[in-house]
Amino acid sequence: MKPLIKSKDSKLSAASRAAVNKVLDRINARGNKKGDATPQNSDSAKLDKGKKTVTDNVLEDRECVQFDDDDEMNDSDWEDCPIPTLAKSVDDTYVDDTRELTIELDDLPPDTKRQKKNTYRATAQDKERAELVHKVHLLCLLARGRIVDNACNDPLIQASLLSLLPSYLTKVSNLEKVTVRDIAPLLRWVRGNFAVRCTPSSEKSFRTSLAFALESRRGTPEELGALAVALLRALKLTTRFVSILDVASLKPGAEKDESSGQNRAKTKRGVFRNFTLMVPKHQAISSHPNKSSSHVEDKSLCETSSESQQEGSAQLQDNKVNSSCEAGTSSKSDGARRKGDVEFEMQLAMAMAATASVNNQQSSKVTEKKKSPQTTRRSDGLSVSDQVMSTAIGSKKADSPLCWAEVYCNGENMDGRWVHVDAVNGTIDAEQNVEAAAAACRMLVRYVVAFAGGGAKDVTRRYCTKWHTISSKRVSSSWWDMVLAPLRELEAAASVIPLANNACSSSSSSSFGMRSAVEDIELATRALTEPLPTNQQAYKGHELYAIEKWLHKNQILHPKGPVLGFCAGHSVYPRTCVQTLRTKESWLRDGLQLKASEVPLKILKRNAKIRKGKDFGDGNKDSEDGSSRCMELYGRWQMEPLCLPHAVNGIVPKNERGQVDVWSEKCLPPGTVHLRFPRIFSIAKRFGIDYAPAMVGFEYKSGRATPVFEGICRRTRNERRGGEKTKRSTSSFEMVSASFLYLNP
DNA sequence: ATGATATAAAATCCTTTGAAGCGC
DNA sequence: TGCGCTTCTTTGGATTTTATATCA
Repeated sequence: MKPLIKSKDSKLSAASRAAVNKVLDRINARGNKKGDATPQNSDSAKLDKGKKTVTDNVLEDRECVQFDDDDEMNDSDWEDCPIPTLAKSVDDTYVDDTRELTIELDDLPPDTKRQKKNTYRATAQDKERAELVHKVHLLCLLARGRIVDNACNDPLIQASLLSLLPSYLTKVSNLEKVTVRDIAPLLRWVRGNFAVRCTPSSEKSFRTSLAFALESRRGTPEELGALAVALLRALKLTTRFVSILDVASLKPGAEKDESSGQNRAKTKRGVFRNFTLMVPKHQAISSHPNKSSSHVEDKSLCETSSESQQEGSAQLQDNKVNSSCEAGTSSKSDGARRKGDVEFEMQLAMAMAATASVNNQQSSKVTEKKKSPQTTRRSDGLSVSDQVMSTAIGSKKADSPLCWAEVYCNGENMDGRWVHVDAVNGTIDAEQNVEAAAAACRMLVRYVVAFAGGGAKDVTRRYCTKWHTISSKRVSSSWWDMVLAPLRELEAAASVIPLANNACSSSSSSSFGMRSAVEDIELATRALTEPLPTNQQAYKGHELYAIEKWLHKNQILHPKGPVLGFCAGHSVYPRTCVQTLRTKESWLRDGLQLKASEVPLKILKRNAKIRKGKDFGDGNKDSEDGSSRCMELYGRWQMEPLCLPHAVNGIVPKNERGQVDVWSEKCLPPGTVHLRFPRIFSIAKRFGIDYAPAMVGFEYKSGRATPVFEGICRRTRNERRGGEKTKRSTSSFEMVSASFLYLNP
């Protein structure tokens, strides 16, 4: 933004006057700074000082002024030019004189595009705030998950569920080997006896609302998920409550889209709020309470939920949805239509079309989806794809947490595995569909957490097929691991208890101890077997794969192979082949030195930094500097442990500056020690002991690097002097220095 | 709709060892 | 005269990251 100064008579607002004052301040400051030898100089400087306060007062309301970064404003925005009239105007009537001026802020500077776009870039502060919100939200959702998990363990609820369960379904608790096939009838029973109602009950605690849901046979998706978990646990199946933690974005600005979506949702609150994830059952249940899930497929097309958070709109919505099923979009009078309604209707129509097409191709698709042997085992009539697609009808962002159960089926695979059991959507062992279901709810699968025994475990890997797309949207793994560490222990311990009464309890202690580890391996394996991305940019920060195109300047492929595949003509290498090169000096800080006869792998031209006043006289010096200032980069494998000269006869080996660079303890010459006492220089000198100042780094002050010294390096007490240890002298030295410091703080 | 590319802004990295004046 | 202390100085360019626009 470049201010234009015009001597035009006009009315000035307080803000623009303040701006003018600032400008004049600046101009005058610069005029004085330039050192013009006019006799006014000193006077104007004085006046400047006085005026400054006036200006600052005027500027108190900074938000009105465009120069709020004035002090840091880059001088390069200004051209040096003599402004005699302004210089003369610097006197006591200064403020009045500014009336002669007007500041016109250029509306359309050269980069008009960006101005028009009104783009906003997040600052570091925004990012920090977003990260904090993200973390806090994560913690809250973790706590929520633990509450739900705890309620699932409630003996009363479990007992009630068992009492409702037909006796032929209870035999699963006596099975030695539990398989997916054994779980399916239970799931059918839950779906046949409980309906989704998305109005949260007015109960305060989750446990009481869960009991209420059990009593009324209707509950929110979360409650139904929890009831399913409670039932499975009551049947002594090792069961976790699993939930997608749909946290606020880690990145600032990402809320922009979400919030716009939310705003949209708000504008048509009465519409969207009436849909839910679950294919509704309550009408069918009321008429066919024991309807088998095989009918679900037939019904899924036209079934929608009639939940409503706002009382009174449920009936309206039911009518609307039902008619929508028949006639697609227009069911509402145009007079009452809002933009959001139209959007919704379009979306609904699209979803219906998609659902219909899916249903047409259903049989073929389902067979295609049977990739895993586990899927083929599913013979219970529960379908996956139609259910998942049907969620698109009610796609909405808010208040529809995806949650399900994970049951440990020891009859699956060789030693058992965790099986996805979604009572709300009526799917079982369909973990590969979670991502699509979440996408239908405009939800990203960033965190999937399994809760048990008051603990929690991150099982995102099981449900996320493209880790690289979400890894940057997750909080730093160190923080997340730290948070989860204690919860993981609880979760692992909890997985043991429910099966302790099972027939295989004899081997329980060992197998349960292994279970968590086996799952870890399973999840890690998934992490390592992610398919190659198809677009180049995905390789930019991919954890597993890399292409040479996206390597940094200081990176290299070593070894250059194996080639795992190709993407748009680029060879894909394992990320483990990417090595970061560093300069000799940089390696030195890690206590490594270059092996003999190693040549630099890369030579980067470093910008020849010309220091003011140093190189002006000699043009050649610049070019010489430029050529000599190259960064020679080496790989880790070209390095060996640092081998410094040993301290001999009490003499500390020093560098050419007579000091020791102590980047880390590894950089200390053997036989020396780093003493960090203050003022130890003079003490050592007084004792006549050989030492070297220890430089621990650089400090950047006034654009110059100045070495930072901290204490000294001197020989260790065990350093040999002519074959004799010098313990006595050293210890006495340390003692005396300590007492010296004590007496002279 | 998707991906490649260009562009721009903000953040981050890299830099890596005074000089002059004054008093004692 | 030499030493020790204080004061003054107050970068900046390259690269990376990230978001957005545009085009194919």
